[in-house]
Amino acid sequence: MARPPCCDKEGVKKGPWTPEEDLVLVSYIQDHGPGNWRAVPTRTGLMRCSKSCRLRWTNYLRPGIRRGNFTEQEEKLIVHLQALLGNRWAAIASYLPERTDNDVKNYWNTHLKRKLQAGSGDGDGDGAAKPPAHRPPPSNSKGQWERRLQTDINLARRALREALTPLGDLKPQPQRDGGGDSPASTSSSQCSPPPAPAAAGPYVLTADTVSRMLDGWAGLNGKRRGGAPGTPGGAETASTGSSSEVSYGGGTAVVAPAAGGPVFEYETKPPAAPFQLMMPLSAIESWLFDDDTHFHRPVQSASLLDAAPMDYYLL
DNA sequence: AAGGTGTACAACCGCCTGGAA
DNA sequence: ATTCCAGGCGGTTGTACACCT
Repeated sequence: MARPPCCDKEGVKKGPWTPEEDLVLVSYIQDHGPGNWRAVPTRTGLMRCSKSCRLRWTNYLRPGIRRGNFTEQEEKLIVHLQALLGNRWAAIASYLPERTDNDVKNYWNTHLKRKLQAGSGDGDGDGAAKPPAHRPPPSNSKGQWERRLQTDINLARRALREALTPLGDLKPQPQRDGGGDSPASTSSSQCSPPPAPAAAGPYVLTADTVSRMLDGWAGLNGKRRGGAPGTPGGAETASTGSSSEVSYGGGTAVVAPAAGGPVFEYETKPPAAPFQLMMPLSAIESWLFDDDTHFHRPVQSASLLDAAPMDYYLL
């Protein structure tokens, strides 16, 4: 049967969100937490589709999102993960918790694809390393698919490690994969999802970021501090830790840091550490380095960063 | 200076999936 | 076992801004 639209087409507002709408949404989520999106429009009075609310939150308002330029490391990571996983933007973005899948996707489409095209002379208009073997054919058995997924995971780990290692001296690279990766695996990791990287929860929630956002918007009682949003702001990004930006139709409101404690009431545990490449990356590290014995098909010695995308298709 | 073109990114659309009833 | 629903995902579009001629 035809699925009914997620919300009434009549009376549903579309297009760019206004600061007021954002404020209402953030305020609601502060009180109730994200989720139950269907109820959000009715409870908040927003004339928006529930999906639109969720998207606005996850792609833009959610705390912990870093906006602005991608770093070289992030870029490399995206390129390699795309080569490994295909256009599974959500999966790729999970390795970049400060980035949304939409951001990653957009960045790929606008920057990286073109870049790779230019680099490879690929004229197929796609430029993306196609992941021919990474989509499970419909006929694939579950076991096959799981094995493939596990291989994806292992390769992604390696790509991530390669991409991150130059950034900081993480750990001496264990020589576990010196061509001799035994498929021997611990029972816990075989065919199981990878441990979530640091802060790879449903969303990266840091009280500080939310506080900043809300504080900058003059709080939840509808009083907006000072100027209208859209005031052109500085070039700082949230990653500086000193301000957050929220832009509206080209304008940018610089949100001041908050004094604050936890803003979200449901935040009962310490927020996952924001994924910052300058940070120790302990969870990722442990994931990468402690469980690196499961490469069934290691990419031979060549660094993934130097390898052509096709080198990944060894499956 | 004005118009055209390209770029970046927010947002929408439709399909898919997992879980609850 | 089946149906329904909410949420998630990837593809695509719309629009504002930047750059070029």
